[in-house]
Amino acid sequence: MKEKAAVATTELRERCRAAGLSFTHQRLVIYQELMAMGDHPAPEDVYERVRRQIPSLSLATVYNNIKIFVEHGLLREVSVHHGSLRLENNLEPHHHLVCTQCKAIEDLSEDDFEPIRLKKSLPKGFSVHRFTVEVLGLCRKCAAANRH
Amino acid sequence: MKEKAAVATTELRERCRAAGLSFTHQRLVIYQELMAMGDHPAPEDVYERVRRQIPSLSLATVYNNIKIFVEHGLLREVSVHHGSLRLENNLEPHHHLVCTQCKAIEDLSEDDFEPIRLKKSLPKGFSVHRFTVEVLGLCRKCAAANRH
DNA sequence: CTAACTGCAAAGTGTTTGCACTCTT
DNA sequence: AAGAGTGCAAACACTTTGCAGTTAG
Repeated sequence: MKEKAAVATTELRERCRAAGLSFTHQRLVIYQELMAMGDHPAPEDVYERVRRQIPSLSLATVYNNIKIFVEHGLLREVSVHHGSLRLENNLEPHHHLVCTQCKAIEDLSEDDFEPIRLKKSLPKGFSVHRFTVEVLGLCRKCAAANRH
Repeated sequence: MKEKAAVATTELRERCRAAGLSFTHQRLVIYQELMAMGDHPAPEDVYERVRRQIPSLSLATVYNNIKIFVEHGLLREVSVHHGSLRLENNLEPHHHLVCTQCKAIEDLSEDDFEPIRLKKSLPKGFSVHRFTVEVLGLCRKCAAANRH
C-alpha cells in the first residue's frame, strides 16, 4: 500500500494549500489513519492508531486537527447531535428535519415520504428495529441569518 | 389544559406500576414537561422548566429519571451517538446501518435503497443539503449475545 | 522571520455516582 | 418498616483552551 500513502500525501498537501493550512507530519498521519479507518472512528480510536507512528503526539492535536478537517470539509461528523443528549417523546415511527446550524429538530410524519424500500438485503444477521430518515439542511432562520 | 395533566398523571402512574417504579411528584413533573415539549429537548432544557415548578429539584434527578424513562421505553434518544464524536470519511451520499447496542456504524450505499421521495413539501424556507437514512437495530454479534 | 502548529496541563462541558436523608409502597 | 427516589457534591468522560516552544512557508 505504498501508493495509497503517496496518494493521501498529495491529496492532503493540495487540500491544505487550498485551505491555507500548514502541511505537517502529524496532520498527514492523522489524515492517513482517518481515511484508512472505515468504521466511523471516535477521536480516541484515531489517537490510538496515530500514536503508534508518532508516540509523542498529543490527544489535543488529534482533536484540533479533526475539528479543522471537519471545518474544511475533509471530514464529516456522523451525528449533528453528539455532545448533548436530545430526547424524543414521540414514539410513533417518524422522521426528522434537522438544522445543521442551530441543531433544531422537527418531526416529519412517516407518510410525508414514499415508503422507504431496500433494493438489496442487509448484512446477514442484522435485526432491524426501525428506519429513520434525516433531512439535513438549514432552517429558515439560519438560512436567512447566513445571508448576513 | 387541566385534562392533559390528569391524563399524564394516570398514564405515568400506570407505566410506573407496570415497570415497578415508584410514582413520585418529581418524576411526574419531569414526565409532564417532557411530554409537553415538542422540540426534542436536552436534559438542561427539561431541568429549567421543571425547576419552575419544583425549585429544589436537582439536575441529577432529571438525568436519573430521563435515563430510567429511556430504559423503560417511555422516551427515546434522538441519536445513538451523542456522547462521543464519530467521524465519517466517506463524503459520497450514503446511508447508515447502526447497531443500537454496540454503536457500530456500517455504510449502506445510496443505491441499496429505492430513491427517497417526499410526498409533501417541507416547511417553508428550509434549505435541504442532504438526506440520510439510518437503519437501526442489532448487529449479528449483539443479536446473538442477547440470546444469552 | 513570521504565522501556524504542537504538546502539555489546566479548564470546560455534559453526565454519572456515592451517600445521607426522605418518601412511596 | 423496607426499598426506592431525591439532593448534593464529588467524580467522570470527552473536548477545548492557553501558553511556551517548535516547525512550515
